[in-house]
Formats: sequence, structure tokens, C-alpha cells
Amino acid sequence: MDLTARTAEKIGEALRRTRKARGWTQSDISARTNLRVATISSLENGDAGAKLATVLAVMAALGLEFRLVERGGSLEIEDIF
Amino acid sequence: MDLTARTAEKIGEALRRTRKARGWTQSDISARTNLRVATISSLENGDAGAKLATVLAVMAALGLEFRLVERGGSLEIEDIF
DNA sequence: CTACTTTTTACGCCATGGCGTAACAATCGA
DNA sequence: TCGATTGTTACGCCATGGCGTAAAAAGTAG
Repeated sequence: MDLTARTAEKIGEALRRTRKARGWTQSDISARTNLRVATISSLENGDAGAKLATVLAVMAALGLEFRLVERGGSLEIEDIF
Repeated sequence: MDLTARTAEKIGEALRRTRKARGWTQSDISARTNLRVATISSLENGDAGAKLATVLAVMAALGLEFRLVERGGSLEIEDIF
């Protein structure tokens, strides 16, 4: 699980994929973040208008963090192994 | 340039650092994104209420992209070299 | 097909982001 | 030190996110 994203859609997909990988429902995330299920849904569907705080809360609940990397960026871990 | 962030503050710092590294002013970013200088300033200062679209626009202007990685995650590139 | 779970969408409401514009503060070069 | 560039903050305005609540739609197990 390690996803690159330049768009809200990609971020949404990454969040949903990670959530599913955890075997969690949007309701689970809701409980862990105090965000409504509807908000989680909107975010996973690529709402670019979502607040940064919302994204960060969901990411924290999923145990994820952002890494800001140069586009077309540096050495990939896959390039080594 | 490769920064990890779990908070709006960290993201703001990363954006500012990258912008400086490019030798650009907030006005330059403003021109490339159609966001006001004030908005860039707010974002760089860690506004968690900023919209995802705003963050993505600035990142695109800086040639950055997000990578969603597991927290305390996998092997760091620094661990290898 | 049916019942249950999960996700999506809607309505009214309040809070706030980002806009234009502008002034103020801070940083920097000569 | 001073003028100029860069960055921060403010005001009024409009648009919209996220809230509570609720219902509809989609997905899943039996």
C-alpha cells in the first residue's frame, strides 16, 4: 500500500483502497474521526473541495501519512529490489 | 526534497521550503495557480481549513505530488544509503 | 428473492475558505 | 539607513463544506 496522487480523485481512491484493505467500513472511519459517513463518502469519491483537515483526519485514522515528492520523482523503492 | 507530513503545518512548511528551493515568491505561485498571494500565505502557515483543491494546485505549481504511505511505514530511502 | 449492511444523496443550517481590494509588516538589496 | 520587494492581515461578499437528520440506492449474505 503506497499510492501516488496529484488529484482529489486519486486521493479518494487511495483512501478507499486502504480502508478496504483494513477491512473497515466508512462507519468505522466515522467513529474514529467524528466525521460523518457522508463526509467520508464524499471524500472517497474525490471531492476536491474537501478541507485539508478532513483528509488528514481520515488519513490518521487509516494510519497513513503524506509524503510530498518531486513529480516524476526520485528513486523508487521498487527500483532497488 | 522529499517531505513527510501528517499535519497542515508540516504540509505548509514543505510547500514553503520547496517554493524557496525553486527561488520563487508567493506571487509566482499565485500567477501559476490563480490563487491569491494571501491564500498561498495562509496555506504555507498551516491552515488546516484550506481546501484540498488549493493544496493540490500549489503542489502542481511546484512540481510536487503526494504519496500516501503507511505511517511508521516501510523502509526509508535513508536507511539504505 | 429477501433481509441486512454499507454507501450515497438530500435538505436546512452555520461556519469559513477564497475572492477583490487594500493596507500593513517584514525582509532584503543598494 | 532607505526604498523596494515580499509576505501577512483585514473587510465585505459569495460559494460551499460539514453538521444533524433522514431516506434512497447499492452491495452482500442467507
